[in-house]
Amino acid sequence: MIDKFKQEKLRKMLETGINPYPYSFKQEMHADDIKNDFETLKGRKTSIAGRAMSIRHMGQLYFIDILDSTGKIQVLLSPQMTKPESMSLLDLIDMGDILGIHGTINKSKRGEISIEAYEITVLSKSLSPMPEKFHGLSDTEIRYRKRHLDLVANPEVRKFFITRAKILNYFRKFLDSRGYIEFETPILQPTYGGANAEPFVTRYRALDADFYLRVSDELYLKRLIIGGLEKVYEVSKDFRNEDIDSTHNPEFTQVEFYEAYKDYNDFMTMTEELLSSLVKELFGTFKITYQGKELDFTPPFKRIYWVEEVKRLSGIDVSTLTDQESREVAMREGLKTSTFNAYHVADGLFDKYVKPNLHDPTFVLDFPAYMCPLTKDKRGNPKLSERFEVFIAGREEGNCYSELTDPIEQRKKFEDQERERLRGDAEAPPSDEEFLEAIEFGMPPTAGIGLSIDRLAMILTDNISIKELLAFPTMRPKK
RNA sequence: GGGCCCGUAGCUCAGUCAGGUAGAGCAUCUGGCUUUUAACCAGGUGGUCGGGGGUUCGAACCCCCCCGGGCCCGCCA
Repeated sequence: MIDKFKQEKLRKMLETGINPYPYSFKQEMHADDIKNDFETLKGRKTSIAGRAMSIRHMGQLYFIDILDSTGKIQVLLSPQMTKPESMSLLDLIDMGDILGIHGTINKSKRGEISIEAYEITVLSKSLSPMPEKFHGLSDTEIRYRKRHLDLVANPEVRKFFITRAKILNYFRKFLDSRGYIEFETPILQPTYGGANAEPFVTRYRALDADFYLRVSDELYLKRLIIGGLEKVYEVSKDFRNEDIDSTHNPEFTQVEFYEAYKDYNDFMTMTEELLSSLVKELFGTFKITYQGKELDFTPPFKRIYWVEEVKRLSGIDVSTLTDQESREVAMREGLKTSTFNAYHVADGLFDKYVKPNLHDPTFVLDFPAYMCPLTKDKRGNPKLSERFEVFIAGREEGNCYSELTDPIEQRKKFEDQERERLRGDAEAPPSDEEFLEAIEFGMPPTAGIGLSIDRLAMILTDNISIKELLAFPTMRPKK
C-alpha cells in the first residue's frame, strides 16, 4: 500500500538529485556495539544504518530511533551539529525509511546513548505505513503473512528466530565435532517411506512420473550407512499431508542422524548429552521455564517403558494386541482413531493415558514390535522393539531405533505394512524395493534418531504455537 | 471433520447485548516548540464496518450463506 505523501517526498528527493535507493553504505557499528562499550567509544566518530522507528523533534532539534539487526539506538540532529543538506533532508524522511548516519557517539541530556549526526543519508525510502509503534503488530494473520512487518514491529520475534538458528547451529557443531558428515538426500522421491504419513504428490515432468515429497529421509541416510559412511546426518525438511495445528505443520524440520555400530542405548546417552548441553549453552543452566512450569534438562533424563506404562495407567497389555481385540479396546476406551488396527489403537492408548503425564524430558522405551517396521526386536523379547521416543513438555521431540538390519525381516515388515495400507491405513507407506536391495548388501548395526527442530525451538522460546517458529508458516492462499 | 471466538481507519481497539448521522489513541497532514524517548500543544485528512444475501422505514449491530484467522477437541508414531 503506497502512501501518497511518502510518494511525493520520494519525488522531491529525485527532483533534488538525491538517490533514494543507493547501492551500499559503510556500516561501521551496530547499536549493541555502541551500547555495550559506550565508555570507551564516547566521543568517537562512527557510522550506523537501520530503519527509522520513531522521529521526534522539538523545533530544530531532532531525535530519530534507528533499528538495526542488534536493536535500537537514538540519533540526534540539530543545525549546530548536522550539515545543512542533512537538516533539509529531514523534511523528506519518514518513520520506516532506512537511513545511514555518520556522527559522534555521545549521550543526550537525559542520558540516552546517542549518535550526534553530522550527516544523514537515505538508504531506502519506505512507501508504506509502519505498524503502530506502541502496541506493535498483534493481528496474528498479518504477523504470519507479512513477517517482515512482524520482525520490524515486534522485537521478541527476531529473538525466536535467532534462538532457532542457534539450535540448528549447535546440532551441526555437536555432530560435526563427532565426525558426522552432513548430507542432502532427495526431497522429491519416486516412492516414500521411513514414517507413517500421507505424502504430498507431485508431477515430475522430465521423467513423466508421479513423485512424492519426502515424509522422512531415513531410508536414504541408511543407504549411506550401508555404503560405509558410518556417521551421517541431515537437516531435513519433511512434508506430511496432514492437518495443521499448534504442534504440526505439514512442512517441518527434523535433524536425523545415524551412526554405525551403535544401538539405541548409545543414542539415549548421546541425545541426553546433546539436548542438555544445548540448553546449558543457551541458558547457562539445565533448568528453564516453559509456560510457567519448570523443565529440567539435567541428565540423566527419566526413563519409562512404553508397554508397562500403558499397562500401568490403562490396565491394558498392548504387547500382544490382535486387530480383533484392538477394535473392542477402541470402542471401550472411546478412541477415535483413523484405523482400528493394533498400531493405531495402541498409539491412541498411549496418547490418552501416558502422554499427558510427561513433562520433564523423558525417554519412553521399547514399543510394541508391530508399531516398528524399521526397528530391531528387543533383545530377549520379540514382542517389543528397541525404540525410544523422547518427550518434552508432553510432546514427542524425537524418535530413535536400533535400526533393523536383517533384510529378510525387513522385507517381511514391509509386506505387513503394505497389507495395512491396502486394508485402508492411509499412513502406512508402500514397500521400498530399492531400500531392500541395499540392505540385502549388508548393513552394519546402526542406531538412528530424528529430532524435531520446530518443537525444540518452541520449547526453548517458550512458545505454544509451531507457527511462531516458522518464518513463513503455511497459510491458506488469499482468493 | 466438530465446538467456541474474532474480522470496524495504515496499526491497536471501543461501538453489536438493547437497530437510529462511523468513534478513540497511535500513524499521517498543517502550524508551534533546541534534549526528546508511548515527547508535548493546536487544528485537519483518513472507513466497501471481511464479502454476499435477507429482515426492517432504517443494519457495523438481528438472521442465513461464504471468505480469512485464532483457540480447543478429533485426526496426525
